[in-house]
Amino acid sequence: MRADAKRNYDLIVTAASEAIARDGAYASLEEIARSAGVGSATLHRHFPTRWSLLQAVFGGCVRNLAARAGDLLAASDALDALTTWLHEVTAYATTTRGLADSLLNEPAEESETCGATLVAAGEPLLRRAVDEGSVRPGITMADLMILANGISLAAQPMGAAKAEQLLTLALRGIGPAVRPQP
Amino acid sequence: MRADAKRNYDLIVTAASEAIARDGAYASLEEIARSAGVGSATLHRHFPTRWSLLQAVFGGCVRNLAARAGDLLAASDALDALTTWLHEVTAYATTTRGLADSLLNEPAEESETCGATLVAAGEPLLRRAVDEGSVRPGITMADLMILANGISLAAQPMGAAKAEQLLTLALRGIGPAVRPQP
DNA sequence: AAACAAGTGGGGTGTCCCCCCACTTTTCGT
DNA sequence: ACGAAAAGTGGGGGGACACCCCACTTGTTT
Repeated sequence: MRADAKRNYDLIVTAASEAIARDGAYASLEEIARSAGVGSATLHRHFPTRWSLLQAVFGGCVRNLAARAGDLLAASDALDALTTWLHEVTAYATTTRGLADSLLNEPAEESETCGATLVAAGEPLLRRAVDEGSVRPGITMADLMILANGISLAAQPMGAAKAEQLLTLALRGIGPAVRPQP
Repeated sequence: MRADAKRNYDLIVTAASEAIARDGAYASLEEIARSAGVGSATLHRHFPTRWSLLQAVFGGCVRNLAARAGDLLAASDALDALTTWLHEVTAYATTTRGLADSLLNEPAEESETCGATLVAAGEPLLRRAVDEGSVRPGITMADLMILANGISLAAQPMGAAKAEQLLTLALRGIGPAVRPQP
């Protein structure tokens, strides 16, 4: 890639980060180009679709979360590691404007999407918890991601605290407290 | 209201129902006006915001669901009645294009919103299940609605079956099957 | 039947996404 | 070091949209 192309690429991603943090995933692409100091055609050449731009903006966050999943594999309690990670994902998706929309609406056909990365990163955590017997088998990480995502999206207006509470609720179920078994 | 005003109002709602069923909650307002045979200004005068139109379109469905909640109050098993109703709401919101978006994005400040109607309708079902002891106290119907809504929204691309499965998961929790207690 | 209020739609403005095309900048072989 | 090919750029136009103003039409009322 040519030097100036990379320079513009970075300028666009930086400007997009700010605009999306302010206006959400549907921030105006023209305004992003304007504040990056490039023509709208340039933005459109680097990022043919809105989601390719969102992917570039959120790629870093997603990689961080994936790495965090790797770290948590070393924790002693598998169930706790899984729920901790899901809470972190939910908190991030709720707090970071546009992330939840981005994860939900990205075209499902492509591989290398943010959602697929997160699912792949969380899979070992889930498998470990299932092996341990603390999570019922038959549950897939894709299911849990959709759940966490949906909660993030629906609870976004209420703030991260509500999202976390709802995630806790969904992971526990609505039934009465179960007495710890011998 | 004048006779022709009501006539146009109905024409617009009918056209909007079709357009939204086809294109989702963000269907073009101009095209709705065009296919209703009225000017865009007329549409905009009857429905100042997109959500006021969505409310008119989905008001019937919402009232049906609310009535269904009333019927289920007569069921013998309170927990079953609650979960059945939540499943019906989820199925409806997942199947009917635009409903989930509409419920989620409607301005929270107004009363008489579709979401508020559903919450109010479900409240007795929840209270009965809590009194019965089959649902842990501290859970509000608003929480459950957000949950059901989020699931509908996030699972929409995968279809109603996936949404129902995820709702079951969320109501049960992820833990291993609990042996029926004496 | 006539006057008044309520309702209507065409057209204008500003914004947005997307694309084409003439021009500029970087890179690389000599 | 230099000039040509290749890669990149941005201005501007087309099409669609939401929203609003205003002269005109239509229904209602006494």
